Amino acid sequence: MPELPEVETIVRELRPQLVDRRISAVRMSRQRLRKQWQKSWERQLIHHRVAAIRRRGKWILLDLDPDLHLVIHLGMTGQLTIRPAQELLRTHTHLVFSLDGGHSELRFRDTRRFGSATLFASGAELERFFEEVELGPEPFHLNAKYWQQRLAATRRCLKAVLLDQRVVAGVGNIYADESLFQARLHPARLGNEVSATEAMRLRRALIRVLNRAILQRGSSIRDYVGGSGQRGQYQEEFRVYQRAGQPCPRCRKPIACIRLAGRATHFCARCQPLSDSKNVVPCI
DNA sequence: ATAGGCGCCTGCTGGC
DNA sequence: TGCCAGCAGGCGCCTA
Repeated sequence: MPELPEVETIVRELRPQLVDRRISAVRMSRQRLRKQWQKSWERQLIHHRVAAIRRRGKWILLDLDPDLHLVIHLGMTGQLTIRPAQELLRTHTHLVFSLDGGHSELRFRDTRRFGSATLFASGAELERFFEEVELGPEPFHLNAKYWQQRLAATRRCLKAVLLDQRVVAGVGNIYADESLFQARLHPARLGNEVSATEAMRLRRALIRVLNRAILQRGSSIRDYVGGSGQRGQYQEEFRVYQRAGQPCPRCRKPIACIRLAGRATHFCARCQPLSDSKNVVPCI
């Protein structure tokens, strides 16, 4: 499931292969993605040069000359890779962008089709889109005051706040759990009941975990591969995620798994204490 | 404001 | 071995 570190890895790996190249053809599958791909976008893209590829939260942005913006979200199972044109198309490949010589292709593959690809005809349209979805700041640019205020202003639990893309962009289930463990904060703690010190601890942990995961080129649980089709390594460093019942790496108490904010949530009940007892539904 | 539920979607897993 | 329910979860939408 691509979250910020996976998307960042893909963007970094695609950049040298994609920038300065022109799209010479576009093909699509019959199956629709989360947002319907418009046939007219294909004509708009052809002959245009990729000026830059960047990431915003979990979104991948391809900026094309003069002012076209292809915005891709990988959902749960999306893959974006450059492959030689002669390589057989794998099942669930939904979009294929031929690159200038026609020898290679940018391919968007998504088994479960929770992903999307959209074209914006100007930078203004692109900006409007991010305003509409109210995408929050990048974790690395989380202003201390902003972060404290967002936490203080909500009675939602920390897990739910971390997953909210409007508060902070790019965090998904894996890195929410890993950051809360690193910060020694129980995922069910309420935003407005967290001290300023604890809020800063969480911010620091989040940044540390994300940076480490980027260094390891993301986590490959099943589908995820980087822009060159290579798997990530961070799953080897999971402290709590998907480790229910296994000993806590810090205190040896078995890792717990509960359902929170509609998600499986992993933590150590000893290292991440919850002062007041709460009704939490065990899972597994 | 916030929680919870559903639907989208496929592949894998566990129980029988 | 086969079948099927249940689960995984990002996101948008709806209702309470």
